[in-house]
Amino acid sequence: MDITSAAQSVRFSTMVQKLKACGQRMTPQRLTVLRILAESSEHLSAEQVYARVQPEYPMTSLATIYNTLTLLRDMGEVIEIDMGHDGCRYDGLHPFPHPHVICLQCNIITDAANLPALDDMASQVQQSTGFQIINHRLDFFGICPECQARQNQP
Amino acid sequence: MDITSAAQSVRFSTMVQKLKACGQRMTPQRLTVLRILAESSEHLSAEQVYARVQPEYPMTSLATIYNTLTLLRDMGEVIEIDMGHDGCRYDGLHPFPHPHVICLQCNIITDAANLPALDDMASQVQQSTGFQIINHRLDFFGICPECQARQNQP
DNA sequence: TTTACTGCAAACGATTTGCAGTCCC
DNA sequence: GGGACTGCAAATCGTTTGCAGTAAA
Repeated sequence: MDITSAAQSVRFSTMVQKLKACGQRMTPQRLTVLRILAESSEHLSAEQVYARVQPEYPMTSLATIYNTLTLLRDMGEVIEIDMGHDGCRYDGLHPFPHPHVICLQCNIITDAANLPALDDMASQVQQSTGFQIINHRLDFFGICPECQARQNQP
Repeated sequence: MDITSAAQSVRFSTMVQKLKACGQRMTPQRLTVLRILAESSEHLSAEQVYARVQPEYPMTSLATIYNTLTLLRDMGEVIEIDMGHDGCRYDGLHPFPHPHVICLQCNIITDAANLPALDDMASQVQQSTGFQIINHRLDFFGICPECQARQNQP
């Protein structure tokens, strides 16, 4: 088992534990969603999660996917990345605020290395505005290497 | 004329110029929207802009408000702040990326002082991901001073 | 057995769109 | 006069909800 799949396995167990601890029931649909979230380092949409659940539980409905995603989001086990006019993407592997890099052309989302300066910024903002800062989002928008290459040789 | 209203006046003229330069027509509805955007340092929703246009041009439709906001956004004369489940807010006074502080309780949006470190972050991310960075958004979420006070003495 | 969870389909709500009429330029 | 802009209402689309049936505990 390599480092990546170990991390995925940990995430899966953590999510299961967290749900159980909150008295939530474990259904096969939920377990499948949890596994898919823990397995994929991409940032899936609800529809994409739905598509991946289908082969295993074809009767699963989209509403259930949303239920589970909302549940996990509210427990802090999944990060919701709002793409505005293009719905939301979900990150179950790194369920804490971290910067994303989003391609304006193909909409791919990549994780950026965590920038320690952000914490300083938060306390700076807290001081200057009087807000009690709880959370943040930092997203960079641009063109991914693949789309850049595609532009240069169409 | 104080500094604030001077800045507002400049923003209004700039937006008018920009639209004209792009061959856009100036209608009373549009001018009203431009003025409202240039006047208000709050971060209005489309519906709020609509409400403020009503007294002057009661026949104006919401679709026209959206038209104008989208036009300005695409020209880079207005910043769109995506609130996810709560629609969008628009900032016509500071039409460049800058950090916002958003209250999770009353949804008020405040501008945070610009953080120069952000530019360093952008080039850092550009280097490590290969993305060509064009834009960014940095939003802090928390509780505003008013809501904090309200919690302590209900 | 209990009641939380599920599937289905209808509802929702912010935004967009189609179209006929209007009015800037 | 011509074509961009407007108002209206209907359409869109991701997400939520109501409800009756199902199954986890």
